Amino acid sequence: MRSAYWVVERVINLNMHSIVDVLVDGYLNNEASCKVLDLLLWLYTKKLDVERCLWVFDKMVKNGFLPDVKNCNRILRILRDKGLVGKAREVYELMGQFGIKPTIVTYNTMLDSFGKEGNVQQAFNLLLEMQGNGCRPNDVTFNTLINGLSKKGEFEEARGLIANALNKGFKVSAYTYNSLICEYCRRGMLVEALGLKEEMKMRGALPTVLTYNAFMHGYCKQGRVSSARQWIPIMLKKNLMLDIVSYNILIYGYCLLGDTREALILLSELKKRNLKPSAVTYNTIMDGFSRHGDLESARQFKDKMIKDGISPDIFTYTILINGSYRTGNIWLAKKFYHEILHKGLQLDRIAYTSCIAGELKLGDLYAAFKLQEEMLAKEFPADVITYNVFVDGICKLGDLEEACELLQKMIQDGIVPDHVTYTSIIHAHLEIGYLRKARELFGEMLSKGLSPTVVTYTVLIHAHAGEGRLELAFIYFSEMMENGILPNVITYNALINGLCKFIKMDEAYRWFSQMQSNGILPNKYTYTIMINGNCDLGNWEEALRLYKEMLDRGIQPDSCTHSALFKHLRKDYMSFAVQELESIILDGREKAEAIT
DNA sequence: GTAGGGTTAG
Repeated sequence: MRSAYWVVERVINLNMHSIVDVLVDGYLNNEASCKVLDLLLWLYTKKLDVERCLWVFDKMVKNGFLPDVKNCNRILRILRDKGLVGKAREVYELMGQFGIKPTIVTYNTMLDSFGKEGNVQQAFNLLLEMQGNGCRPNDVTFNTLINGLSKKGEFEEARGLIANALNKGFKVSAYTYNSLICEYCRRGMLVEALGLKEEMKMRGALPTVLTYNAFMHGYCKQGRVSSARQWIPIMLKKNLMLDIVSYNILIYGYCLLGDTREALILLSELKKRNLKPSAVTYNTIMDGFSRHGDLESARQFKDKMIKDGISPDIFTYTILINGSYRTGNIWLAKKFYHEILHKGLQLDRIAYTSCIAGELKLGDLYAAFKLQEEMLAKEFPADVITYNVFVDGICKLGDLEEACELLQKMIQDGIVPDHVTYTSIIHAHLEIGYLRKARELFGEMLSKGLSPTVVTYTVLIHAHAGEGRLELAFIYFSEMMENGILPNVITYNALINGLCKFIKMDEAYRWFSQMQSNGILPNKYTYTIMINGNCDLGNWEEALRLYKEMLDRGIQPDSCTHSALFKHLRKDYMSFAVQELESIILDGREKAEAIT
């Protein structure tokens, strides 16, 4: 058989794929043909050549040759990994039709496919079918189902299955817990994740690098890289080494905070440890640069990536296109778009949506619709996000009527508007002063069972406070708290803005300190609002005190801050004011220098 | 297991 393997491998390498037809036509005796065909199939699965796998599989079953179930399982695994669940289902059905008896591996692979697709119901149906066929679930079956449930956020059910598995005497492992911990961390539910880690320990399941990466990811997402790093010594103590994913996660954490310098330090550190940066590493850093206004460094990083032997992928280009639109450089965005096509890369759903959002931001509705047609032609029908991009884009272009029509079309297309859709529409109504209508829409949103987020509440608070409807703004604020949604700095700014505008300075100061006792630091917007309010009242001293305070806290003022400070000054005071500011700034710098 | 698309403030 070894020599047969060698021969078939040569045949494939010589591109003599038509050997399949020869074999199927029965030139050899059936048993020999079948063996060789199986060998071919195996080699195609090793090459991850889905097309040819399916082609041989199909030829075989339709000509009375039954492929080895192990090869069928290999095909199912490839289809699962490529997300081709529909094809996997077809193969599975053909297996049944032609009498290839599924093994536990077949079932587990299919269950995993369904779970990855988010179709837990179908997974459970298959579980019943499997048991009906006398195949008993094993620990992998349990872990797979737990994985599927976790992905959907059905945590209670997932935990129930763990209990179930334990009851049945199965051993639980990191595979059982990692998926749940990952999902908890991804959703910011760190307390739950930590609790599960304790349970894991209690049951004797050892955490893996993946477990720790999940935690680091959870902390990084919340902007807490230092907390994330505290896991490193714990890992090392257990003889677990940081892998490239760990580094990518930490790099991502620093990039989120805008600290690309620290991200680059990690990049050189991982290289020193003989880890190879991946496309993810480069893309993450590029996105960090781009989001913090340094598109030029992002572009240079793309060249660096190529020099280091990694080809830019669709992520890379999406990041660069987003950055180009962000800086209003439509020409550059187009250049990257054409580069994608030129390199033979395919735009995916996200790349298209980015382009559409960019065109809308620049006001080119026509270009946006054209891209959507192109998307449709490539069999990416609009999803809820595409619609949201259009709805919000059209709102921002000032055509609320058209946006509402689009909302109707969306529903007709069978896409259910979500909290973002409603927040955009509500925001648009608020912007033009239709507060009542906005409140109605908010009610409609609630009645559809959609959960408002901090953004929804913040736009409502902002508009109501800004129009002097402070009592309503406070109602929204407390409603939000009651629903367990935490206000952020923008929410507080919206409230403080209304209070300042309607000269309730005492209350504004109360909220200003309350936000800080709740652990939310004022930013340059907060200070600008407060400075503006004081300047309007002629409290020049207080405005300057605030200005100094923000500098002391390392918060950079911008032109809005300055125009708020200057707005009531007559021209002849201007030069005095500039002097005064300069002395503050100089004073601040000296302090900073004294520290460093 | 890690990276890219949608909603908020002066």
